[in-house]
Amino acid sequence: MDNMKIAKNAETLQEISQQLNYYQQEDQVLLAVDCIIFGFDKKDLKILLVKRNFEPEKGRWSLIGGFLKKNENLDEAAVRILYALTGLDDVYMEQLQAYGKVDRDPGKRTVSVAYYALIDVESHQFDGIQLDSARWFDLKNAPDLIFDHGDMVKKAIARLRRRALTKPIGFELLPEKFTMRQLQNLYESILDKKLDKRNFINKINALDVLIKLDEKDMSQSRKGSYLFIFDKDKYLKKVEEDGFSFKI
Amino acid sequence: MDNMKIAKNAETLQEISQQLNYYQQEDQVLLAVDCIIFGFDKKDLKILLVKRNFEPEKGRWSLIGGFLKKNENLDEAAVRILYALTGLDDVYMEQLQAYGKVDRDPGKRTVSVAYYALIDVESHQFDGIQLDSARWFDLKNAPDLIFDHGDMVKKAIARLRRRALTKPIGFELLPEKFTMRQLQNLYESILDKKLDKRNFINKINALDVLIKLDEKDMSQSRKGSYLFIFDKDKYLKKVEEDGFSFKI
DNA sequence: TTGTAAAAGTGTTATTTTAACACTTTAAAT
DNA sequence: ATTTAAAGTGTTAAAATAACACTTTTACAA
Repeated sequence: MDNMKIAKNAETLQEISQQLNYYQQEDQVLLAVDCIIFGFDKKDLKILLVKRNFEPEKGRWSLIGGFLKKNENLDEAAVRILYALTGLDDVYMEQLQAYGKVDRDPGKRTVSVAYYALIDVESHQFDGIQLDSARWFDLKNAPDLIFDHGDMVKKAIARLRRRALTKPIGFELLPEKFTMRQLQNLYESILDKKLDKRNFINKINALDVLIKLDEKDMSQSRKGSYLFIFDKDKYLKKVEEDGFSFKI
Repeated sequence: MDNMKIAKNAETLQEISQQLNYYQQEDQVLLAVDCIIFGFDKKDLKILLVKRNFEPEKGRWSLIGGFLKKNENLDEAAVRILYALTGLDDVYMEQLQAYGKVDRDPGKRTVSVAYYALIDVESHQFDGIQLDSARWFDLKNAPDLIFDHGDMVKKAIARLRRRALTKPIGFELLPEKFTMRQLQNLYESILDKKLDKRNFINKINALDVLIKLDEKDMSQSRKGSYLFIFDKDKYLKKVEEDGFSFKI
């Protein structure tokens, strides 16, 4: 199969041999994909980890991971790995970067590409996590992780922080309907700082991409608080037409 | 060698076999490293490209690339590849991300990790580029590139833009001694927009990380313009002590 | 020697953005 | 009817950013 492709493009025997040489002398490596899965649960930003059940580092906590298959795109591998654990597809995922220290995995030379995913813990209530060794941890007191997974998480948090300030990805972590307070809690968790309620609401309203429902959430107060939904179509139209940009 | 590592960590035969299975069933891939090399030459931001001399896509322009070796770190591979072409080490490099579409390289399944590098074209005046098929192009009218290299360049520009606004990496593209005008030209090239001279200088001066020399550059005007150098030590001290951050 | 040309150098003001701040409303529960 | 606890709501001060124009210098030409 590979040979056929080569033959089709190469024009002389010399070229064929040159091309074969060019690629075939090279080392191959295992390519892993590791996922930082963020979830939000009312108040706190959480991360989904698994307890490793094989050596090396058996018994320690790690990110969810897997290996790239020959015939799948890198992004597809990330989706597959996330799906295998959570049963969820259609999840926001974004690549962070590759990690390629020689000895990062003492088992075998492995380069890993890290992705992060954003999940609404509540509303997806995935029928239990597929792996019984998996657990949500508060970001604040997650355990030490194997290999360079700790670095990956740190990087993922930084990226999430930046993205959430400039793109409407926060909504991926919330139920479809949410209150302003929930949205603010989310941003406070992501940014790890308190925000001023009035300033926050003014900013959000100025963006003009939420729809206020008549419905209220009565769970947090007697008065109840209005529910909103993110108007994705409106957002996309604004971006296209006005060169509008989402900034918190 | 790999087997020895396994045996040392695994405690039972079952574990050994589990671990062998775990890693060995997996596909391996070629791992390429491609470098977006930015240079700055008085007025214009440039990019270093090579004409490919083997199939597939022989004769078309591409980024400088190479393959990861089994016993080197990913970052080391990037440095090696840059050095092989330019003879330069000690160059600012930063990883962008991995590119892993199945068919991105029709020759063989290859995942590529893109890095960008910043070079002062003038002062390093590398004794001719090592590969005679290499050439600097104005960023504005660079040719179409093979595979997904165009995407990589686009991403690199975006990253450079963001970094240059928040970290003192612009100086990597300038000679050690530079004029305010050169610095402004650089930022105008990176950001692709005109800046106000007075506002720019005020901002830079407010950062207070440049040393003004007595020396003048007489090449651009009769009056001459003062040369500056970036005071890296002062910058680092400020970051550490004041939590100062570089913002243009 | 005088005038000219072309870039270098230099602060102030208006505008916009961001941050600080406190009281009223609502409705369930007692 | 009263209490309680969260929801809801605008204005002002401060800071950051953007707009703006004239003077200085010196090599070179007339």
